[in-house]
This record gives sequence, C-alpha cells and structure tokens, in this order.
Amino acid sequence: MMADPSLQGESLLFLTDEQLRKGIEAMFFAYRGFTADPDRILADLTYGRAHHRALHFINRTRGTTVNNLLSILGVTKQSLNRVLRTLIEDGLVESRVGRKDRRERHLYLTSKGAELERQLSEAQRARMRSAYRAAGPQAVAGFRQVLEAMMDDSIKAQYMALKDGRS
Amino acid sequence: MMADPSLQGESLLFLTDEQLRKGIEAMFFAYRGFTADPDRILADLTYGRAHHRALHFINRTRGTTVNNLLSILGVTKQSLNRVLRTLIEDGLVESRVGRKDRRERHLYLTSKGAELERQLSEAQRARMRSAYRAAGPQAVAGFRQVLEAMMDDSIKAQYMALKDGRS
DNA sequence: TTGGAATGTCAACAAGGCTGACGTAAAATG
DNA sequence: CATTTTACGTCAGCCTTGTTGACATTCCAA
Repeated sequence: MMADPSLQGESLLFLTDEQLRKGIEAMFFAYRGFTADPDRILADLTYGRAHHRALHFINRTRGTTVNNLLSILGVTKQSLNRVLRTLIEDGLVESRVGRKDRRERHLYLTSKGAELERQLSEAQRARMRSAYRAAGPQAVAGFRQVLEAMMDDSIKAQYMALKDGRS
Repeated sequence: MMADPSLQGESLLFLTDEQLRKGIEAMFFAYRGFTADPDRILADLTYGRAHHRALHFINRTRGTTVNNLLSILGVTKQSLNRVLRTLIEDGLVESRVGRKDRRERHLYLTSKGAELERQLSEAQRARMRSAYRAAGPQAVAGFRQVLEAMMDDSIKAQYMALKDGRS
C-alpha cells in the first residue's frame, strides 16, 4: 500500500510518464472487470452491452425522450433505434407518445424490463461494492474525483446533471 | 467537495445503491473521455482502438510473443491477427521468428510504429495528467486502489505482472 | 401555411468481436 | 524415432454495434 513514491506527499512533481501509464493500464483492465458481470448475463440472452446501457439510462431517467437518451449515450439515432426496437418488441421497454409534444416518444421500462435491469445492475453493483469496501472510503472519494476530472467537458455536464438531480 | 455524506468518516456503512450507481456512471462517462483523444487521432488513419491497444502493449512488452499479447488483450487470435497483419503490412510492427523457439513470433515496433504509439499515448497521458493534477495525489492513490480492486482476479494478475516488472 | 424539429425506417457499410476448420512448423514427449 | 502438442497463420462465416445518407411522417411554431 502506498508503495509508489510519486503518490506520497503534497505535490505531484514526480508525475512521470511511468506513473501515468500505470493509471492508463489500470483503467483499461478495470473497465474489463466493470463490464464482465453484466456481459456474462447478457451473453445468454440475445442482448449486448448496448442493450444494457439503454436499459440503465431509461431506468435512471424515466420517461426520457429518445433525443435525450441519444445525447446521454453518445450514439446515432439509427444505432440506438435498432437496440430500442428489439427492447420494445421483446416487451422490455414501452414507448409512449408525448402528451405535450406528440412527436416525442417517452421511454419506460416494463416490469419485465425493470427486472432485467435490476439483475444487470445488481451484478455490476456487487463488484463495485466489493471494490469500494476493499479500497476504503477515502480511496472511493479519490476515485470519483479523478474520474470526473477525466471526462470531456460536454460529457461531464451530462454526468453532473444526472448525478444528483432528476431530469 | 466531499459533499457526499457516505464518503465521510471511517466506515462505509452508508454505501447505498445510489452511491454505487454514481460510481458506475462515473466509470462509464470517464471511459469515454479516456478513449476520446486517441480515437480522434485514429479516425484520420485507417486504424481503430484495437490497433491502439496492440501498439500500446507491443511497446510496453517489447519482443512479446503473439500468445502473450493475446492473453493481455483478451481477444481471439483471429481477431488480433487481423489487426496485427495490417500493422505489419503498413510497417508499424515487425514480427521476428523466435531464436530459442522458432514457432514463436516476437513483436517489435518499428520507428514508424513507435512514432504513432508515442503520439497516441501522449494524447492519452495529457488527459490523465490533467485529471491527476486536478484531483491531487491522494485522490490518485485512491483511484488506483479502486481500479485494482475492480479487476477480475485473472486480469489483475496480468496487470500486476505488467505494472512493475518487465516480461 | 409553411418551415423546421423530432422521430422512425431503409439501405449500405465498417470495425472488431466471435467460432470452426485447416495447415504448417517446430518443440516436447513417449 | 514416432507421435502429440503447441504456436501461429489463415480462410470463411457470423454477430453486435457503430457509422452515413436518404427519405417519410408527424406536428409544433413562426
């Protein structure tokens, strides 16, 4: 623990390329773990990671419009539409015509969709919970700080809006 | 800063699903930022993220065999081979028959390959450096701790072997 | 009423994963 | 020495998930 001298002390004067490289590789390998558990569940179904992401953010921001979901996910509408269509066909997602603006479609999870989302996110939370417990509260705070500093500004705005409030 | 009550104190008794969800979404959005800069460079060339990963790890573990690279990257040999072939054809990577075991191919970056790798990793390091500076040394230590705890055990072994030593 | 915005859909394509099968060379093993 | 195993490459085919471009529909708003 704290074996790396460049992480000690108050300054980051010794922030070497070597130090940064370790962070980059940690990010790469950790992301594999991050997605591993949901991926295993999805592999049995006909779904992929894209379906998971859609389910997650539809659950998070209930009644979100397709356009809003697009900007969160950062993909094209054609790409999202393909995923969304299968989820709607399979009865996991419900698309309701907007009341105020009837061009908009508002997206909701059905009970079946909520069940799968719960299963996927619980698997992902379990790993995150275990990592948080192992690392401790101070490490968790640092983890979040670095991640937030790593986001693109436009993406960070999305994240911040989601983080606390409700859209 | 430190607005989240569950991150204060010594224990993680208040480690709620809400808290975990924020971590999950932070990871999702941060990874987008993490890959954004190299992706922009690669988009102009004919290459993708897979080429970047190959260049990175060939540079990291010079003279690595194809099999070793496969286990680091976690893909099939067919998938890696496709990427590797284009890199060799384009003169970015050199494949040398093993001296002791002549079945093995040892992989090296050419000067042209090293140049692209440097360009890609410098872009990625720049973002990482900026994030590290913004978050501070203690946060960086926590960041790394949580990431390491998040890895699959088998993957973590790979990471640890890479982290300090040289293969 | 007309322009533009939001959505959906069709077609075509590319990257990058995957499996399975096969071939070759060379090392390891009986 | 004969056989088996290993390392690598390659061909073929498939899937998911991303992309562009073109076009239709609906309907709000100027």
